[in-house]
Amino acid sequence: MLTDLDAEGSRKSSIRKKNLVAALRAWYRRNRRRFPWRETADPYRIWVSEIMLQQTRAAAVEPYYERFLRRFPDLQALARSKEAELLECWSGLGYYSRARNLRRAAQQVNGVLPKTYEGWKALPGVGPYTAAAVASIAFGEPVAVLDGNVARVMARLTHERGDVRLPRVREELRSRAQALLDRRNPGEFNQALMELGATVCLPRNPLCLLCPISGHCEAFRLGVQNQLPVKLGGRKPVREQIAVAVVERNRSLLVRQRPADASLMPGFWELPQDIDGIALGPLIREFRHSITYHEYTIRSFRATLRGRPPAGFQWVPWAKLASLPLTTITRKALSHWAW
DNA sequence: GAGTCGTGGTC
DNA sequence: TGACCAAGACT
Repeated sequence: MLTDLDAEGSRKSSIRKKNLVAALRAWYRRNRRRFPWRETADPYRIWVSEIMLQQTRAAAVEPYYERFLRRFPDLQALARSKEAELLECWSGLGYYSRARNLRRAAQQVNGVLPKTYEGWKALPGVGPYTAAAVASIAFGEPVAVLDGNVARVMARLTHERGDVRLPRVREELRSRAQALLDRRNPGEFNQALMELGATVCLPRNPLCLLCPISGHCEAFRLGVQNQLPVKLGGRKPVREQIAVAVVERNRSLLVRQRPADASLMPGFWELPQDIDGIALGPLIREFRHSITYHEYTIRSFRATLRGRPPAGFQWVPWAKLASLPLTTITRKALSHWAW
């Protein structure tokens, strides 16, 4: 008796899953946005796109992706690259350890990219999300991804009230996505769920009337879609003041390269900040720049140098600056400079 | 587990 | 406008 009930419940649940998957797939095929990384089956290109897309919007990635692939069209080109050349290409995209890990991985694989989740997961810069994304999209491995989009969709779909920042809750959501996964089209299923999160199941004011699976959504049924997902704990921003010096001599500017072991933007070039021996002149302008939870107010000054450049600093001609990886603060400071 | 890493879009 | 947050990973 109990067995019959279980079997009956299981059968209905299976039908519901098929309906959901079919509706999601049909919606995705009709409504997906066109991106260059969706027009290729090349694992190298898919890998590069997934690294760039980490914590970065697709619209921001697109121009970088095209430029990156022109400069490093295949695994060999990337493995041969100079780190400075790579950083210059990545400059402005953020999270620069991604670029260094990408290059390290390219050198480490010895010409052959992995084909499985476990293989990908072993590479530097490739965590659970990226390993699942590449393995499913490029190789058809039936493994569900869990990114911010999928976490939000699954939390609403299953009315999950736990804090989605907690690893335990995230693993539960990933497990539910895995149970739902279309094993015949895992890559497409994963992308469909992410696309739904990115364009319909929005963080605030989700467009439930346009959602192909709202009929399966517990949060929608209960009318609590705006209360989910639960995210606790936020940092309060820290405000800081920075003065940068624009020291010009013979059509060159005084800059330094940040140390290779700096935790923040190693290898990037920047203007001097509060250095002995540099006399600040008139204020050029003031602007703001945020790095994670730091909110900087930056004042740029015309300045003059007494004697030789301080340790680490050198004169670089304007014409050469453009081909160096500059910190964004430096780019912003110089963007209003008379070149 | 908590902190850290960039930048730009969105409301 | 300020808070949120995006196809996360690493320490």
